[in-house]
Amino acid sequence: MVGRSSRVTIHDVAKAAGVSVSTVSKALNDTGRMAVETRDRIKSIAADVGFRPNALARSLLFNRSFTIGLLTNDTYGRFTLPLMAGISEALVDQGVSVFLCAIEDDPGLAKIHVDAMLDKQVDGIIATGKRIDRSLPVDLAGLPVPVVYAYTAGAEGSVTLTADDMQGAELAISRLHSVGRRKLAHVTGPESFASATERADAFRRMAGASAIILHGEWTEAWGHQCVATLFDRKGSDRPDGVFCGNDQIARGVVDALRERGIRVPEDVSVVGFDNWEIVAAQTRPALTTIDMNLKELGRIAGLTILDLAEGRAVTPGLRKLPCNLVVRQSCDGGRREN
Amino acid sequence: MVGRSSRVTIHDVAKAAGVSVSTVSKALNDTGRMAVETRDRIKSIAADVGFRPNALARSLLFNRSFTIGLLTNDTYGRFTLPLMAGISEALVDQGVSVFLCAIEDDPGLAKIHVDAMLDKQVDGIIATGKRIDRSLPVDLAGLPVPVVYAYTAGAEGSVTLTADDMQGAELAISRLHSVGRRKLAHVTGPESFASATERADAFRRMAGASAIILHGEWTEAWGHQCVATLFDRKGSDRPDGVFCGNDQIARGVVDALRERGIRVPEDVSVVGFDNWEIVAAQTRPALTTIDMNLKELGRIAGLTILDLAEGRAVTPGLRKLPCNLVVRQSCDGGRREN
DNA sequence: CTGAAAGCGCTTACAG
DNA sequence: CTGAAAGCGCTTACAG
Repeated sequence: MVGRSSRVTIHDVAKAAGVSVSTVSKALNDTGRMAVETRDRIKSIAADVGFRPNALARSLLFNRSFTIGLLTNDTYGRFTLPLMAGISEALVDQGVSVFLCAIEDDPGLAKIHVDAMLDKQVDGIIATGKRIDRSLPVDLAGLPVPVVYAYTAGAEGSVTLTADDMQGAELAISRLHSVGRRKLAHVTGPESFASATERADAFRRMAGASAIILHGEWTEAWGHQCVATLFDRKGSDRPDGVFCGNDQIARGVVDALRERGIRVPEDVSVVGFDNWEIVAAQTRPALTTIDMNLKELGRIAGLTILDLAEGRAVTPGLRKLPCNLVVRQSCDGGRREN
Repeated sequence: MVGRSSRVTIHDVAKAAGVSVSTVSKALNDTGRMAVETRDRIKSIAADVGFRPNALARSLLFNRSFTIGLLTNDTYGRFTLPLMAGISEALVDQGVSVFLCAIEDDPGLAKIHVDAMLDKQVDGIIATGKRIDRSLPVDLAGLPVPVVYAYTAGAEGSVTLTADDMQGAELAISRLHSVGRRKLAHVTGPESFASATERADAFRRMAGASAIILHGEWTEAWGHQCVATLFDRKGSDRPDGVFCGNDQIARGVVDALRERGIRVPEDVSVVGFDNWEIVAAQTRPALTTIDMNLKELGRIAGLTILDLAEGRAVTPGLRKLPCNLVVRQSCDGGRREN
């Protein structure tokens, strides 16, 4: 159906214009000196015959492919996609395209993808994952191209970007305070996750040493279960505000509270973490939550890899980008002093 | 930190081996005739110095970049990611890498990405989206590379792959029948979606003309609302089985039933559509649902674009791939004849 | 002001 | 059995 019609090259333009290929090249690239009419004539002929320079040929010359690789083991894409959107946004005007490589947790597959990208002369690689305290199953140090780590653990001395868990947690807890909640509980994921412990540390610091922290799974079911623990008892021990380690837990908490006839946000305020729309916006009431601004994180990762690819200096180290609060109904504006 | 150490080329290998570059090329590619010792010696030297051929140079020669583009307007990635996983799986052993281009619904952005991919000499483009009855905001017909459409509307005479909505719906309804449900209702998305009407048509055909079909939004809220309509009335009019147009609606239905004390699956069986884990698996009880096998669809799309890129004939037209049933608790195996 | 030549990194006829 | 030459599509000194 679609015959790989051999594409029009600079030679075709040269022939059509009756000049040499060097002249065409200079005309189109606005380099060299030539009569402005010649230049314009060549440009218009090039446009007429639909000439587009072969990027591969240029890459070979410039040692620059205008291509980067995004390596991820986050198959589900919950973190990767917003990141990818930001990267793409930052790089598209520079003419940079992105290879997406999903490697699961397979070292062999990772190596194949990395080698394929290097063979294709990517200008850099952005590594990303689903947690900030684990690295991808492949060693990216010592590669002949720059690497930026985003939302995954980076090598020693590398450039690593991540969300500021502590600051995000502080935002959540401040919010609960600002609506008058004082008896807070924190329901979150396993202690083996740095994200869980960082958020829990912030909670302990702000809510007081006696405030309850429950570590478990990152699931709705865990949120449910914790409501039984926290609320199926009498009176004044009950929390009036729950900060959840992610939106799934928060959804479980909200659902379980509703089943008990405990009103959110009138009786108890709930704040989640992640701003994962599908969960946060569909919960009844919709979740007030923390957004890690992963798209912005992606944008910065894109700009950073570009800086490195173009030889500009970038300070290595771990850079934490701020989260922000997204207000919905589960912890809305009304103050509720008891 | 990471100095773009100028990579080792075939010349370096030639020098190290004391032979010409042509000999190195032939040795490494197992072409030409030469002493097997020479070949082995060169291979081992190449390995020692870490030589990897520059894929760009080869592409220029072969007019084949071993690169394809995946164009999508499904920013959320719900459909794109499983598809991408399948594509990647099908192509990675062939050494083909995938450019992911998220174009939202912006024709300008789409054109930029398509041009960038063509400039980089992609061997083909797979177009995908979030619904099968809308096309991407860019005309992909007449491109100098083959195009395969997957889960988005294709141009006239193109190769288009999609999930078989009708067959999927039939699976769902058969399931409800097989557990003894006879008074079925169908709660689904807007009539403007081909997926909704195809599934509804199958439902009407199998459940009878009088069976209730409710068109609305693809949301949990709509599922909730429909339960009020269907169940807040007396006795025998109530459905004993609900087939939902997607998992979000099904979740709303299940939640609303539970709130009314109607047990799922004991009193009413519910089947969803999409097998979107985050929704289907977290619903209480977890959803029995239809999986569109998007990963398999991606795999076939990948193999098809490869066929086209390598000049093998592919029959054009719309190809519908079968869905399959995923059984969880919301419509489990127990028969419940009333 | 314009063009011939050399070269990016590779491969493939073609000589020897 | 091995190498010099030409060429993929482009750009950039260097002549003229």
